[in-house]
Amino acid sequence: MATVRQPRATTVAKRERLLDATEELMLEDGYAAVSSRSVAAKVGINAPLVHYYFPTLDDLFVAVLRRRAEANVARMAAALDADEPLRAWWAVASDARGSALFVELIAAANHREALREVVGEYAREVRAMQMTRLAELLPEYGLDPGELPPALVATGIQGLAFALVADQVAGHDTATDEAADGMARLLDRLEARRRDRGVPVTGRA
Amino acid sequence: MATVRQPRATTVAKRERLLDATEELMLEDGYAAVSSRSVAAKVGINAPLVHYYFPTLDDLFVAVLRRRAEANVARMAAALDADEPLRAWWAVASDARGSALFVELIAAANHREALREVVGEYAREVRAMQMTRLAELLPEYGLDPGELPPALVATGIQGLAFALVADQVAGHDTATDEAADGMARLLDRLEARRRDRGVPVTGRA
DNA sequence: GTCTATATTGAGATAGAC
DNA sequence: GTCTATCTCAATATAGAC
Repeated sequence: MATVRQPRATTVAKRERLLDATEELMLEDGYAAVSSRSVAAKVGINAPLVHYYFPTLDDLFVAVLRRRAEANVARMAAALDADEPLRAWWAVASDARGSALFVELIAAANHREALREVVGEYAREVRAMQMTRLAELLPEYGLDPGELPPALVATGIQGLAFALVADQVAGHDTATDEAADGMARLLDRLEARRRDRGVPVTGRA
Repeated sequence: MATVRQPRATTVAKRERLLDATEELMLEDGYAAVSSRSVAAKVGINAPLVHYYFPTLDDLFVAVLRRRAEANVARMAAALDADEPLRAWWAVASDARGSALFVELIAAANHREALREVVGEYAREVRAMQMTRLAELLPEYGLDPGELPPALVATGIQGLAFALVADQVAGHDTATDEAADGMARLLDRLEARRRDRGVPVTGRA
């Protein structure tokens, strides 16, 4: 009887489209370019409707962050359990779109308190996960945790990926190819060393 | 005769004060918090007067960037020529105030073309300087440039410093002490190794 | 759910008096 | 050089019709 609409499904889909549009705006023009108007224009609706889905801009930013961060936590967990953990970790960390977006979110968090708390929350979660696993992994790679503490390695990988991606997307032409190639070959050597040391290829030690 | 004012001196001093205020605003609340009004309020003048010194906000941001970047180029050049080049480089790179400011400027450059060009200009200059010197330095530290290309090392140091400082200033509590201590000890070992290999302490090889 | 209309606030920038 | 006054524009957010 009568045409029964399914508002729930529509709503969820539109929320996702709004989050997609927000991400694109942040990547193209920076977080400051995100406004109810600009987001609305990108998905073809009116500005006030954005406030129906996300009452305040903070809510919108937090939703973008949570969606990205949760996907990232899952990808990082999988990477740390992969056959070649360091190479997999690097692939996750050096994802251009993800890194660029986190840079924007971190910058945005500078003056949006709601965002800052959530960023810190996820930063701690990911870092703890990485450090726990690194404590096991470093000896497998023939590295001494006394010389290269897990926190240093974890921060270094993250930072290197950020710096590399930032230069790449900005087109700064600061020998990013040489750096990227160098990292790829370094990972080749490390993963080979781990294999040679007898770590089973199909699972964790 | 009569009271001859020295407008030039006053002007220069006020320009500096405006740049100082802009930096503080960027560090406290992010680059988006910079407006002619907010800057004016911080130095105790009226908003339109800011436009007298810097016709557009782009001019103001570019001036902030140039002042910082030029100081940074000079500091980096001195560090690369210091007795312990890597340690000195790390000190420059991990300067909290400078790094946090560059993060903001890079984010701001995302949607201010004038800024983006100048950022790229300085990024290339600093990176070229670092890589030239690193090609000489790596062997002195007992590192193989074939295994660790200069571009990778340079990007790594920069990125590590950024990630560390970003977490520190945001208070994310991601084991930053462990990472910082680890880096300090790593530098101890590297500088000791370079000394042991007979590199004169009071000058370059 | 989606719209129009609008209240409110603050931005960048300029004109022109002093 | 520094101010007041103001133009113009766009932002967040809400009210309320449909």
